[in-house]
Amino acid sequence: MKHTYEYPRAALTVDCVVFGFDGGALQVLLIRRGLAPFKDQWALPGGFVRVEETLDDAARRELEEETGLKDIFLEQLYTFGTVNRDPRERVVSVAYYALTKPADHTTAASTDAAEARWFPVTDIPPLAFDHAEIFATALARLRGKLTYQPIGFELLPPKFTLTQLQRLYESVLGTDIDKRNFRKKVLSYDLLIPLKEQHREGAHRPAQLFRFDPVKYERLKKKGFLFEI
Amino acid sequence: MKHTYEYPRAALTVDCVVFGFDGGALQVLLIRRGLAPFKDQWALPGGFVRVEETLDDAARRELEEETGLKDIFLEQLYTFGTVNRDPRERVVSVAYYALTKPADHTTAASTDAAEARWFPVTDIPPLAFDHAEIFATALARLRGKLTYQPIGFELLPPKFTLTQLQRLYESVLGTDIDKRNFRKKVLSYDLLIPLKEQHREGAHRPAQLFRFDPVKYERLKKKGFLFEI
DNA sequence: TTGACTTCGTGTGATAATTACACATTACTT
DNA sequence: AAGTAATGTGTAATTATCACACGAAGTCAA
Repeated sequence: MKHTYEYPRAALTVDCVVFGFDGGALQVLLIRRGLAPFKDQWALPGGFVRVEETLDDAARRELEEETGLKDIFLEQLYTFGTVNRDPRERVVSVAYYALTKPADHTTAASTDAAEARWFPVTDIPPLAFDHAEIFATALARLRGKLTYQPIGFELLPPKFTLTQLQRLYESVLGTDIDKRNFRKKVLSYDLLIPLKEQHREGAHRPAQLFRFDPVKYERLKKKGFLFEI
Repeated sequence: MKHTYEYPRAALTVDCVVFGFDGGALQVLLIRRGLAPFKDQWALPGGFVRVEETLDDAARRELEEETGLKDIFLEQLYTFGTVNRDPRERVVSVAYYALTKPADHTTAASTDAAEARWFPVTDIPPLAFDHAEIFATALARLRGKLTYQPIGFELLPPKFTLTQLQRLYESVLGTDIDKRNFRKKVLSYDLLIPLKEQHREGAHRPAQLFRFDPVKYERLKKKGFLFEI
């Protein structure tokens, strides 16, 4: 108790909305709170920002501590700062959203978080604090962003089929997409590299595997390119 | 000096990037700092967030205190939180961007700000702190947003001509736009109401005045409408 | 080995959106 | 009355979007 200031200060936290795609439905990673307030309720992973770390660093640190996830796509979303969002005291939270392949997830429950679990975004439990609002903001951002930036690849394994990519777009956007038009469009950008491998599964024709070409994308982006679906 | 916490806390500020359009070029409103650090340098208007006000409230309050502007379009931009962005101590700043008609600006220099002035965005002086980065982020956001949301009207007087609107789009986007195609497009949305008045100025044919119809826009927005130019 | 089954992979024509482009109109000025 | 300057308007060519159906390639079981 030795940090004293002339004026009262808000506490600063980060919260992360982690999206994953399991091939069928879009998922979000929640933790069950191990401490009060909202003990035993589901919440977004997050925690206090330390005074010697950047906001991005804090988000990455908390994410790893509470869920074991690291080195994943992470982007600032919005800062939530209404006065009574935390019952204890004034807390301002910088929210992030993250994208990952569920395979990356080496489930780690830890200190503050009793349990971490994936939930389909269409069916999430009541959340602590104003986390439902943060989650809704993140989902809206993901939907918006997916249609003009190729961030969807962060949700897929490095090698994927066009059908998997289409399923991803369909479950994030909540719409059906025509297979032929979808393929025509994504291939027209020339950002997907067909691999020599095929993906075989089940009693049917195997599917061509592709990978995303981030180098080509960076080149295109500099010329003001938009990835629209 | 009576506010004591168990862990050190960052100070929280808001900074505002205020855009205005004078009919010719896009402008940004800067203040000359009256206090150290960076005394007498140009900076974005902003200041500390009080513990009993929301972030939005803080941004509006600081904006009015330092520039006299109130009741203008204001939206959260991004939160800047690198560790050494302020030489005094750890300061995290929630940045906002605002749009206004320069006519609204009843120039008020005040307590913290010795002077407030508009600068063309193409020619701004060196800025205090990391405000150049904040400004660049805001300009990029404005450019992006202008192409899919009708926020440009916030930069124009309530009654405006199509040529004025086109000049605005041209100066924000930095491109030339074809007059006939521009008119066809903006009128096709049916969001502009032609007024009985005309705008006469100079030795030439007067121009039809329009106003924006926000009610119609709200209706369209609910159906997932995008305002693309 | 053959037929049933399942997903993969492909093309075309209709419709809608975007682009490029030029001149008469209307007011003011001298 | 003639000159000047910005307003206001249409069409044709091109490009993008959308709707739509079937053969190909593999597995499995009879």
